[in-house]
Amino acid sequence: MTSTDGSGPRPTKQRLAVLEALASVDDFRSAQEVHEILSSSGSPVGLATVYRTLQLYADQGDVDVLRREDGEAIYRRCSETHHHHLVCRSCGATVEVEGPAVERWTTSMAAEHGFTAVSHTLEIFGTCAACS
Amino acid sequence: MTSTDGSGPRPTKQRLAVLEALASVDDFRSAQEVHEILSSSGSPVGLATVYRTLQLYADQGDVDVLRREDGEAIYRRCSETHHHHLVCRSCGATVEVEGPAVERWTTSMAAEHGFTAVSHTLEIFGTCAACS
DNA sequence: GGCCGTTTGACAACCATTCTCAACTCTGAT
DNA sequence: ATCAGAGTTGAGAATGGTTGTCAAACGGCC
Repeated sequence: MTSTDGSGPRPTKQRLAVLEALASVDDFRSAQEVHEILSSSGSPVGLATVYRTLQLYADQGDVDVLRREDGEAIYRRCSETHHHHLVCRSCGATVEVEGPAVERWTTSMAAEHGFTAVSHTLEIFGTCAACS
Repeated sequence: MTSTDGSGPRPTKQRLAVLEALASVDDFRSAQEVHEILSSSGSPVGLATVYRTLQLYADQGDVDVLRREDGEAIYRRCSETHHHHLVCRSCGATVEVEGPAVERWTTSMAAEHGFTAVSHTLEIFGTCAACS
């Protein structure tokens, strides 16, 4: 796994390009979309590499992953603290929100039922002020 | 289509079989799993039909749909009141939980940012006591 | 019984994602 | 600089869930 051996993953050209592409938009994008962005911006990166890179950074917590309603995975570069998203159904605008109370609630709820290794997903969808 | 024309979908043998299969387990099951349950219980139903049926009832709100972490859609016959799920990653055991505080939090958070027509998803995944 | 719209099921098509593997690229040591 | 070896890449194939196709089967209804 090469997890904590000091060397860590190499910041290659391709990986930086993927991060940069994600940074250049501030919405959630699918791997396919990131791949297109890269192709049309003159620094094409193989699709498999895009997937690997997104997964890599997602595992490290450097990008957030969530699922569209049709199941496609979408990625976004986010702040490091744990948070959730308020997403506009119409234009895709995203607001990061924090809810310590929610974190506490999920944790205690899980503990109460004997669950361990707990993770949770919480997303809020709606229509933003500009779109309504 | 055929939404409110009085006739509605026909309660065919296959559709009832799908609902029954879902009722016979009280976990979330994927379409593929439902298909297997039906096959091995002596009332085989085509895979495409299982998908269509689950979608049909999901649209009607008779079954809940959510996504596993790998994106696969899973279905369950649920109580009608709004609630969330605590799901075991390993065996699929499910606990329905309610959290009025969470409902209030999401609502106020959305309002604060001018979002309307709000919905939300909240699922907790973990390893249950029996599986850990 | 026969007509007609609905439903079914076997199979192909789709599409996101992962796998394979040979070629390539860093990094560190000689 | 050169070499070796581990890490990384990319093209294409393989995988697997899901949806589309379409002819055959079914269920009411006259």
